[in-house]
Amino acid sequence: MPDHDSDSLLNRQTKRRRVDIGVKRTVGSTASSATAATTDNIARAKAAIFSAMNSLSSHSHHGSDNDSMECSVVQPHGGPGVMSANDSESKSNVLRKLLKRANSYEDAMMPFPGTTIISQLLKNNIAKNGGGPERGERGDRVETGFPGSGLSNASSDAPQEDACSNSSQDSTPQECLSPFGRPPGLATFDIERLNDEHLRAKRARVENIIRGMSHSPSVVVPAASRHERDHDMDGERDLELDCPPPQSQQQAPSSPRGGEVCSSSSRENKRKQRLPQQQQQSFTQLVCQRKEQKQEERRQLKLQLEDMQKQLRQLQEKFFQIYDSTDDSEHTDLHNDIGNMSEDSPGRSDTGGDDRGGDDLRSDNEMADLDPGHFLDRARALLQEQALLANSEKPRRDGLGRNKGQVGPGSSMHAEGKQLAETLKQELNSAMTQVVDTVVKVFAKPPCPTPQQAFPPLSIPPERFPAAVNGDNPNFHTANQRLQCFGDVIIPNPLDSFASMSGIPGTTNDQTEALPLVVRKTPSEHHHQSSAVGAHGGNHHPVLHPSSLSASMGFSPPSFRHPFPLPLMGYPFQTPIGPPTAYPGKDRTSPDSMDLPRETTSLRTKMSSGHHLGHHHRSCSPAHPGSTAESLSLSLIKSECSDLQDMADISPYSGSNIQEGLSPNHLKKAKLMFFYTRYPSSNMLKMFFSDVKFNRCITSQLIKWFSNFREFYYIQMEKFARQAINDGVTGAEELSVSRDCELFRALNMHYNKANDFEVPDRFLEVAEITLREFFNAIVAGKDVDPSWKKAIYKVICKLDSEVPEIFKSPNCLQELLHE
DNA sequence: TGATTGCCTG
DNA sequence: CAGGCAATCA
Repeated sequence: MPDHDSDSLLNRQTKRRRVDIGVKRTVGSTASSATAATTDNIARAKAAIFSAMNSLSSHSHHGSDNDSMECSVVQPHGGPGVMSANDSESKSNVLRKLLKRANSYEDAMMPFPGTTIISQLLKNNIAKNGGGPERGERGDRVETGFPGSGLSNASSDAPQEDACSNSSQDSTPQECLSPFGRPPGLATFDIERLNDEHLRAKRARVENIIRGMSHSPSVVVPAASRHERDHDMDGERDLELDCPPPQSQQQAPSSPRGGEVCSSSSRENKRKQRLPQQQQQSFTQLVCQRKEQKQEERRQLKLQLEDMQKQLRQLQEKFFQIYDSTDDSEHTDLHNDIGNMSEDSPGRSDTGGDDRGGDDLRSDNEMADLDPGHFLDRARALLQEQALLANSEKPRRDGLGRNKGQVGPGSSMHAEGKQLAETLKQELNSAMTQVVDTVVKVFAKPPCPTPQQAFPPLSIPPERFPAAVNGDNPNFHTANQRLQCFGDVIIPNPLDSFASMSGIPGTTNDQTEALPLVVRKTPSEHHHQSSAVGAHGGNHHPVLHPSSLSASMGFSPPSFRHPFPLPLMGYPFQTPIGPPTAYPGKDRTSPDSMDLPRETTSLRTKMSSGHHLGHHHRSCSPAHPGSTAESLSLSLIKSECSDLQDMADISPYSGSNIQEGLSPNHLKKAKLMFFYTRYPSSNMLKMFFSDVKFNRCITSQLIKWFSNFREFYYIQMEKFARQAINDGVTGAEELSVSRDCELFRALNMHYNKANDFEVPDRFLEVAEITLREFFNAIVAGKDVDPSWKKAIYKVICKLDSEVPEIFKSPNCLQELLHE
């Protein structure tokens, strides 16, 4: 007979043994299932957004998405004109990708057909700027002298980047001057106009922020890759974090195209393999010297993103044009900005895009600080300008160009259908842009308590953003800082964070964007769940509850143009790197009242754990098909999304007292219930915790509680059974469980610590039976069988008794304990 | 595949 | 108590 004393030994033996007693599984929760079903769409959208956001936060550059995201902020004013034909094509492809991605947000969306538009725009731009020195091939692209390019062209940046990288992998930052950094004097034409100090300052700030963001993971791209045509696609170059390899991954662009100049194929393979480890390596990387190279790469990526962003902007503007065509007559002062750009190229009639680039840049920067209205105004101005140009010049072939003709309403518009299509496309683009901006804003706005912290000089190569010096935020946030920011700001006080994030007083496009989707979803939920609509208001945590949030924010749903779901809300959860410091949970005062945070906390914990560190994958990209990291991330994201969704769900219980989480009182109640039932079904739990808004999270938490209760219970039983055997007890009959016995005291201490509840006699009986079962099993030597407890569990699970109705009352604790 | 359960670990 | 994991079942 095995030694009875060694509980642990036995436990070990059974370790990992499946001890599922096979208790009937109650299919549970209608509520949960319902939620799950509804979630899919949203979950998908969320996942997409998450990935997009992650791309910003994480350094991994996978898909073009990242590029675009970053670009939105960084983008200097680049005009597409700088781009070469090849570039334009690649960019159009990139845009396509982006659009597809955007489509993912809305299922209905079709793949963006408008590549032609983009390409045309690009061509136009090229035509305009064609004369510019910068124009040459990638290699040539060094914008030797295009004055305007310095400020306005994102594409121009890329060349610079390349040059820099080529010159020195060390990343001699200084060598590469960012467009902004260039001496104003160089830019003869545009710069003057563009030089609006205000704008510059803002831009610098944004750039700083971005730099800081990008910096943390420290990714540098070797210049070489830059030359590839694909640079657009490459955008994503992996962040190869590993320093060791001498090659340090030239970062051949991960893009499937493999346009890399260097022998890319082998590298790509390597990269793919490495991807999973990127996060971990990222830390190591900090130590590595290669970091610099990566930074460069990153910069390059940024440039690419910028280009794409510009294009998106252009499309957006087009949309505005169409949208506002009737109002074109009115000009805005903003016109000047556009005008600057426009002058660059004579032929740019429709190219407004070029200008756009500049505007866009500003808009990006401004968007962080300014209101959307400004953007619209500019768009209008641009339209006007274009109209003027159109008059002077012959109409453009470009489909887009026609649109601009809008000056006279309907003059250029050949087909309304076309317009509609265009509009839709642009809408899509704008939506994407908005999302990007929103994300950027989130990062950009330093809600963090310690804005002062500056990045280590090393981490921040000044090269690219010399202007940053002027920036408001010379300080960058480290990843951790960002996390803290989120934790502090967003979760605890979402409203505040939002407000802080958007410097925009009146119109908060960004914020609004996020909400609509959520809002949308809620209604559907409402349908499902009878009329709980009104209920949710009171108890929901502001952060998670879209409706309340929007209401508090003062947003009007109709105003939202973009259906995208709460990027902001999701954001904090997915902050990549850090742990989780994120959620200090500081503000939680009363557990009961603030239940939701509990969920949040748990979610955060999940996020923070292990694999998450990094970036999440982007579902779109085929480039990294099966990396483990991605898989993990995906599953995690998925699960997180589900959780978020669940949280967003409206409670089926219309009661005003419904809570979003489980409180200590609920735990106490559950413990008391354990005296009656050891194996409650999920449905039972729902009935007895009707004051809780059930979702998968809550359900599993409750189940887990009971699982833990059982665990403790059985451990005690086994322990005492073995003790009895050691004490010389020979027969189970000798064993009994009374209120005075040690076993009961132990159990009571655990489940009824305050001893303010009278344990039902039935529980004593069950405990006695259980003890005897253990005793007999051990005596019989059954405990050698790893699953020997299973039989006992089966017996015990049948001994559940009915839980008194009083436990169904939310106030049962008071009622029970006061008696 | 999702739900449930138990075991292990922190 | 919660998270992770594995086993099992429907």
